[in-house]
Amino acid sequence: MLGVSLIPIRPGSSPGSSSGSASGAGAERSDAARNRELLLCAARQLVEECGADGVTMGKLAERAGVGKGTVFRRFGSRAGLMMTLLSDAEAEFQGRFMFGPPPLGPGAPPLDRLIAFGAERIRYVMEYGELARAAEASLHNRFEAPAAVLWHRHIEHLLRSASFNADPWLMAMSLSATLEPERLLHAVRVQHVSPGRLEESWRELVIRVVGKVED
Amino acid sequence: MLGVSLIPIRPGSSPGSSSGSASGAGAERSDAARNRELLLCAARQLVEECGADGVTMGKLAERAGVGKGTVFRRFGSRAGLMMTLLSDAEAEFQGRFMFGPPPLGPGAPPLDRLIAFGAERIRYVMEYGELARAAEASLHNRFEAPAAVLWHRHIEHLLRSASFNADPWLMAMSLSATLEPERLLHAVRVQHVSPGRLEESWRELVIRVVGKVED
DNA sequence: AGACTAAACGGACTGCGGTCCGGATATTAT
DNA sequence: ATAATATCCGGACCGCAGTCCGTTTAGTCT
Repeated sequence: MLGVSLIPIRPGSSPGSSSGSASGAGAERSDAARNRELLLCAARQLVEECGADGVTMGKLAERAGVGKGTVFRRFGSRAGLMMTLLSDAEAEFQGRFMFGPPPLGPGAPPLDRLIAFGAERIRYVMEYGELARAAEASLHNRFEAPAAVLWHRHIEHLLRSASFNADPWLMAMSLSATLEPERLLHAVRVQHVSPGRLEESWRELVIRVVGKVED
Repeated sequence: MLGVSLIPIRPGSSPGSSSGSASGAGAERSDAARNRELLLCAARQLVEECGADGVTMGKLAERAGVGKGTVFRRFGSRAGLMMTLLSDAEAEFQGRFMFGPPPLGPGAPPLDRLIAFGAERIRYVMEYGELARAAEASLHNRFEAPAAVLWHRHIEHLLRSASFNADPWLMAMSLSATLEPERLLHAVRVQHVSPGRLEESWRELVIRVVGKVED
């Protein structure tokens, strides 16, 4: 289990050889399913050829041999397309920090889990950063995206578990800000900061935030 | 003094009744100056009428009675236009935290200056948030913008002054992230967080970051 | 004044994200 | 098989940011 889309990420992620089309509200039409496959395949090709930033909705439609309208009906927007491309990796990451083994998953002290969460997130961004950035960019409400909300809540929960009592919601917002793909990628690619240094700085940050203050 | 553009923000900010056109590299041509005035005036009108997000380069050109090319030559991009509109407030803010009275300016302990910096920045965003967001949005290198670099360096300097010895550059990046207009505006407008609560959370954050850790 | 040149002008043009709606098609009921 | 219908398809269309280049004009030199 648990690989099956923990949160509703987007329509059209997993091809789903699942035979169960039991959902009452009309199953997917066969041509729609075929086009979804074509589009996802073409999208991955294009990402490999042009990079995430080089993928345009028009090129994707042409490559997949469908109309532009079809692309937008399927993914809603460019950001939606990118999220769909990320959904497998995203679901896997979510599974790991929610149900996986410690120190990332439950069982370890909250501080250790926070440190591990940041480290994993940094590695995630190093691997899928282009897509992640494209998925957030130009999304008017990037903070409302289900995945972002889940991360925020997770951090907030860990803060509370660590007896951080001063506005955990806002502190989780600050910590989330530190882990944004845009910023991390800039640090690494433009400022030539090593991922290891990012992880170390994250560790320093959360230790100081969670640790008791001396009065 | 010190109101005169502490850092090179953009061409075409202050009308400059300054008679000193001593700069060797060719002074501004009269028609260019006239158009700059027209454009800035029209831009402020449009911002008032449509809000910052409702201002398009085409509308601005039409309103000012100039060609679209002229708008882009003057401001470079939409983000450049927004920065120009912000430049006065920005320069004033810079003057305050660099040379103004404590606790924001020099003279106060670094921690107090950090707290004051965040508080002032939050108030700034509450007032000019629309413009600030528009100035950063869609700017591929928002982190390279002169103003952003200056804030970063200022925070980094205060961290060092407060004897924060573990990677002040990256910690300044994290703290800057907390103060981004996009995030702050979302917290206030969507999540209904009060500015005062933002300031308090910022205070909590910097106190914990700068304060000594207990081992 | 008149010629010369560098700068500024303006609007047509491109490429993009996103929308719309008339037409095609898969599915279901008869 | 045929008809009915909900869904899906496609590409023309829109508004926008940003570019390009032929034309105009301000400042200067003689």
